[in-house]
Amino acid sequence: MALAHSPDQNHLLAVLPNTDFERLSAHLELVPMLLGDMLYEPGGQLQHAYFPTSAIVSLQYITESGASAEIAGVGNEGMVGVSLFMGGDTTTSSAVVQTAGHAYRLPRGILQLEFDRLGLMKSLLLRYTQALMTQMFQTGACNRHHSVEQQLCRWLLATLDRIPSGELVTTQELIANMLGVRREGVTEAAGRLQDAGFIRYRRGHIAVLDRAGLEARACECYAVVRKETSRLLSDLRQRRAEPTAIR
Amino acid sequence: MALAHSPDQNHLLAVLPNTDFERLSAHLELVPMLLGDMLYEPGGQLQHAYFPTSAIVSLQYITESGASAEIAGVGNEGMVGVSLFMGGDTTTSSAVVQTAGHAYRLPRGILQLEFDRLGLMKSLLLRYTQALMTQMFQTGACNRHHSVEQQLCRWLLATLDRIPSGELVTTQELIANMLGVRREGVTEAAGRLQDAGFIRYRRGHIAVLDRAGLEARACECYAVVRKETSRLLSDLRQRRAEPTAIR
DNA sequence: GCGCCTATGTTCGCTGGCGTACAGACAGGC
DNA sequence: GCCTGTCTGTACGCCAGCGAACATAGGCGC
Repeated sequence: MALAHSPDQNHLLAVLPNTDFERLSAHLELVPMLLGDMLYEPGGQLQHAYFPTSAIVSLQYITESGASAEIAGVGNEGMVGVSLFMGGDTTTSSAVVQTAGHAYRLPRGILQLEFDRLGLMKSLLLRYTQALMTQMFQTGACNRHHSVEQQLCRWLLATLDRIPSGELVTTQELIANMLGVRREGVTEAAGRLQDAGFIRYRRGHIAVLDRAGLEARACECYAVVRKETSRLLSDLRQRRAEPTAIR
Repeated sequence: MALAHSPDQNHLLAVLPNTDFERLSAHLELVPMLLGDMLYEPGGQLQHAYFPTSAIVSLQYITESGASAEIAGVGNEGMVGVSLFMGGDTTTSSAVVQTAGHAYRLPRGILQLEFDRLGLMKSLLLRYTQALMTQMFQTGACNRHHSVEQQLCRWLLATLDRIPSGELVTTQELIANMLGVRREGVTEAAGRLQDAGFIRYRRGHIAVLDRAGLEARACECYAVVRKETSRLLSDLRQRRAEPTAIR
């Protein structure tokens, strides 16, 4: 990608007022995120908060028997490491890079100072946390009631929202890990979606051809999370990025 | 129950320093919570935060097709209405009284003022919120991977932790709604647990005879949530209740 | 250009939980 | 003390998803 990196590529950082942003910017460090990188594991002390720009991070739980399940994802709309300001410092979950890319990271102490400052950053982070809770809530219900195909559609759409192109780079095996289902189940569901003309895939690449088609087959969960996230964060959005917005 | 009601019966209220507590106490109102009462529904504006003493509230999601699933529960260890201070004001979920009892409620504005005061209340509420997130996270994974019987054990244990006696008053039908499974599935699992001598039940009453037995059959999820909740809140616990603690 | 590794396709039997249906049995109200 | 409504027990067929096993094929490294 020829585009220059910028913290503005992360929605949370993009809406900070200039004064707040300038205070932070010296501490922001651009880091590459490789597929499979583990940002933290259960009980581990987080040292940084991560604000993804092009990377996507999966918050997942691994059961004692080794089965995994993604309960929430974080892309350029959010941040990884809410427990740093919630007071717990660690969590029982893991954070794994699901789509390679970049993120800006901020040392733990700086984030905590900024949170206690009571500026926009605090309300922004709290609202984002509520959006994250909505996502977790919805995933829980989705895991109980919806089919693999519905969940695959939900997952594809959510991932698509976090990347610039219409093509995701991932294998069916990895998707199966995220959803916590068998790889074969993903193969079958993906095959049906391809037959329907909604997606096209080849070894590790999935191109979305018909977004509306996927939305029609997805369960409500995708729309609920998207709508709620937008409600929680939209009135804060674009303050800095579009200072002269007309409407 | 002959015991007098007291805000101290709620763990969060019990640990507030006297000065903080006294400021709030005039605004605390004891309210009865009847089985099935809905404290809020998706999108509705919350007017109060609820601190249960003997009641238990279920945070659940109802799918478009009408299926329900409890994603987290709130008893005397916590509060209902975190979205009031998270900034969203409402949520996409419902809160329903699962076990009748009492709670103290606090008007929305008072809670928000107190939260912004930066006292212990703020860190307490944030830590509790993280505990709630842990619960949601774990329920999501549990819904994906564990059997009805394991989940029933988890649910019984979690409920037991929130009531004084060893007997819960609920029907299998209601439990099925909480877990998001069929009533028959609960009947079968409960029958096995009774055969094993862990519980005994009759029309709407379940007595737990062997807690350790249930723990052995439950999935790890119960222990994970319990341990993490205790980690997040224990060092704050008992500040007021045991002002002269020795160690 | 060849070969190997890894991703995907397909099958088979199995089982947990679902939807439906109905029978018994307990408990509270009158 | 009876009756009725609710709660619980049981049975049936069905299907989504699981676990295991193996076949095929695409793409990268050399």
